[in-house]
Amino acid sequence: MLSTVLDRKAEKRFALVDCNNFYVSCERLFNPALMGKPVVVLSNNDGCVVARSQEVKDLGIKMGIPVFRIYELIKRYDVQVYSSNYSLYGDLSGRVMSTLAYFAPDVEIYSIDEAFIDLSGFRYRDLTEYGNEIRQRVLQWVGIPVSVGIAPTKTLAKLANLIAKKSSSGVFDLSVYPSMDEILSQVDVGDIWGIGFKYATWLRDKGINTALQLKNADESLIRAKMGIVGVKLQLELRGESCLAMELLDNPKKGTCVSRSFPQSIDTLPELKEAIASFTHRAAEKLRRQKQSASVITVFARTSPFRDNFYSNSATAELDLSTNYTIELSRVAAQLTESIYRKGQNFKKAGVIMTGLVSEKQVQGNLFDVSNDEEKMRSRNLMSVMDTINEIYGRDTLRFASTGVIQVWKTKSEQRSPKYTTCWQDLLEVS
DNA sequence: TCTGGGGTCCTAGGACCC
DNA sequence: TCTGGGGTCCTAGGACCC
Repeated sequence: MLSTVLDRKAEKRFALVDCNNFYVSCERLFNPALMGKPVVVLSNNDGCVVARSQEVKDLGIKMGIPVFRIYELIKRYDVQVYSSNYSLYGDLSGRVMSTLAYFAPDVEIYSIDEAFIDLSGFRYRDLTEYGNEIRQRVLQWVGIPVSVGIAPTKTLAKLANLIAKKSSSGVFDLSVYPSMDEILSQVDVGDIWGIGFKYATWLRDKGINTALQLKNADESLIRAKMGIVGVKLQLELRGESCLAMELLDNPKKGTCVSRSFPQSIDTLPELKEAIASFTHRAAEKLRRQKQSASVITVFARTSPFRDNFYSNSATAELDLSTNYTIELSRVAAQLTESIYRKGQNFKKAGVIMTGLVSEKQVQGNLFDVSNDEEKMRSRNLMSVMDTINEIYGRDTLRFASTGVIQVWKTKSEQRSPKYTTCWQDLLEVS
């Protein structure tokens, strides 16, 4: 009896497949000369380091550091610098994910470069071997190196992946390792999935420095500070699976488009232009997701790294939810006027759509005066715009309100070609 | 003097993730 | 001089209701 209970507890097996230095690996795939060289990929506006090759990690360059702080190192070690090329990364991500689908029916795409695979049904196989197959197949079919961590819970699989990354084989199955506690005692508490800077600081303050110490820590202490999330985390560390696979593509609860400006903006027309453009992008996203928004928030702020930080936002509720660009833009323009302050140097702004409902469920409003024919015409206009922009490239067709000057436009000076998603950028072999 | 109690809903803010 | 963007979940506390 007891053994069957234990059996059931040990039933689950999760693999976390994580692409190694994903953005850097994407750049290297189309430019093999980058192999073995230090490479970084930068965030929007070429602001911060968001991906690093191993050589760069070895130089001690941290994730998220502003690039201007490491110019010296870049020069000295001839670090290759790239702007983000999201269309390339997104396309390659899709190829990795579809390759993973060959290995198990249940794959949860967790982020652009990570997926959980439910291997519970395969647990009597040698999963280390299976992990190796996964690794080799992705490398062969897509050209991206991945690491595979395997364990009885998602949290432990994340942890196993950290170890896999450091190992030469790139695969680590924690569930067959003789002493899990020994491993946990070597993992810093801040490296656990779900423990960020704030919690890590607090935990260390309480003398909890390792994953093993967190696993064995007083539950009421953890609950008081971290709530139910902390309790589940402890259980997961103990091998009891609390976080299930999320397989349904849940509809989004909010959609946000925001940008930092390369130079700050201080006039109302410029701010309106920027926000108009973000609103257009957000409306496009909503239509792609087949959703409509009923609440719209506009925000703008100055640089948090300067004195006299100023930040403001305004929200409006729509009578009738919509994903029609012109309606959303009209509201966004009014909101922008209400948050603008003369004399402020705005460095970032954005628009957030919430109260999202499925396009089909949009409730009619008694006071809605537009007739069906009008609605049909708006819908057709949007769908024509979306199609043209999809075929001929973003912003082929756009509204005049998004501006002609576009001083706010994102900087991206080191972008590699869109090798896989744009005909003009196809790699040429001669 | 002494001023209910419990439920629900909503929102803002705080934490986290990649 | 130069510091990303887009999400999720949970909780506490206030409003409101009977």
